[in-house]
Amino acid sequence: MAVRITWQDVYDKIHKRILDSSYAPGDKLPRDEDIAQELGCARSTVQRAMRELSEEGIVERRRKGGTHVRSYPVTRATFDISVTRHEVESAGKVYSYQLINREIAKSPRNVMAAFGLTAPKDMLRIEALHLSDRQPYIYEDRWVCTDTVPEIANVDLQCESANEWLVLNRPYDHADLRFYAQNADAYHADLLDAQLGVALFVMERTTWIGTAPITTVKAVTSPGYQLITRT
Amino acid sequence: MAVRITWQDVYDKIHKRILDSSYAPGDKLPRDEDIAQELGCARSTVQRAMRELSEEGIVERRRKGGTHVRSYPVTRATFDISVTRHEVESAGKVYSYQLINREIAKSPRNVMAAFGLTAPKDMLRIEALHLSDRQPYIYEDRWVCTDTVPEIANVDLQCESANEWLVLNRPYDHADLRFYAQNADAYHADLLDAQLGVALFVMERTTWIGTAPITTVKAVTSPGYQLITRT
DNA sequence: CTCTTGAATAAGAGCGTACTTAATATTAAT
DNA sequence: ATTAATATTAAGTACGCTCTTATTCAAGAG
Repeated sequence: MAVRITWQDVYDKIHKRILDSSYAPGDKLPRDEDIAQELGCARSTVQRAMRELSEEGIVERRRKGGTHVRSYPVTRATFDISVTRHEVESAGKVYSYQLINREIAKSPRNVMAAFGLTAPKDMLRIEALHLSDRQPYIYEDRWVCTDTVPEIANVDLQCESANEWLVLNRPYDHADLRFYAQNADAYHADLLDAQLGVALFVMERTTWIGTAPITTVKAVTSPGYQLITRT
Repeated sequence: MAVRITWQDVYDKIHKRILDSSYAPGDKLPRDEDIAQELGCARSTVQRAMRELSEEGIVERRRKGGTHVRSYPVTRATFDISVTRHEVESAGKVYSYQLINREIAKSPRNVMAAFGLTAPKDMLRIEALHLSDRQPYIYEDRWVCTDTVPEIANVDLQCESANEWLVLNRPYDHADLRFYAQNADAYHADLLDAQLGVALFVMERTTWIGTAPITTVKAVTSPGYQLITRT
């Protein structure tokens, strides 16, 4: 019996037609059913392939409207941010960690903004340094909402980083991420063993569970850090 | 008749159990079939939900191994990089564009590295400035592989940016993206109307079709630029 | 000549069944 | 005891059918 057509086969065929411009940006593709008939498979198989193409931002699908090649293609990239320790270790380096500071303090304006608060609040602030092969790697300045995560008060953050504890113990609903560049001030330069004024890559992440804020962290990377994504 | 259970219902139920730690990181979930029975739907409905959870990096699935909550959860974020003009316009600003330079030149070392070439090659280099409300927004330094894209020689890049022309006319297979920070040198400072030495956020993107390189572009953003992603 | 209403359309989703595949566990053979 | 063959398991995929839903288009009402 002839080998069955898989949804990947359908994906490849349609993708190829888009790549060789048989279907150009903006063009309308045949209905799923017609493609199914042409390729000799079920409609659901075509749908599976089409969903993939759609999720990758290659085509756009609308009910009744049909399927179109995106008129302005996008590069859709996905990246994972996990525990810093893993990032270091999977690069084959030795990870270590230093707790710099831990205090209860009123949230400053930038933290309020990240959480969308209107009034300052007492929160737990944790400053820590992640090292890769004994070299400074990432300095993290974290604020944890103790209303939402009271248990963190009892955690020994000398041995377990807040990063790791939160990831394991506080699942979140949604997150806000932002990336930008910042000049090293005296404080960062000292901690990261970098020159004053050097450009540093910064990642900010704020997480919530429902509407309750969990934590916001500003991760300042050491000079030369690159965030890399392959598609 | 009772409303049918949708795959989103299943998704929500399982997701909620993960969020409230009924299933903690590392835990094994029941088989799809058992979940289907419990919730009163077909296995395929559970599978649809599970695939979503899996694609979002919340659970991991292995044949025979079953489904587990990721032992180290990740923040999986997706972002689209499209035509700079759209980015500006969808922020409600006026877009404009200036061609700074266009030349045929031997590819320098960093471009060779991006493409994985061992010997320099003649390529088309295009320098251009994207403006938002008449203010410098992104400076792009682009190298186009004329072996792969000979037609670009005949394009009038004064009116149409290479960015846009390539996106519309040269579909690509896969791309390499990297983000980092860089201090403004005299050249960038001048073009972007920025202070010398200020930290600039840089995005590099290299695209291929099959194994044939298409283009590599270094987009240097003006001070204060942030890449934002919501999950 | 708009605006509303209703039919038509194409994608989205659900179900049940059957078969495939990768990974693990068990058993047999060395 | 170690390895190789085999069975078992749970996810992955395919199919055909039915029904739902968002959109569009066209006809009819104001």
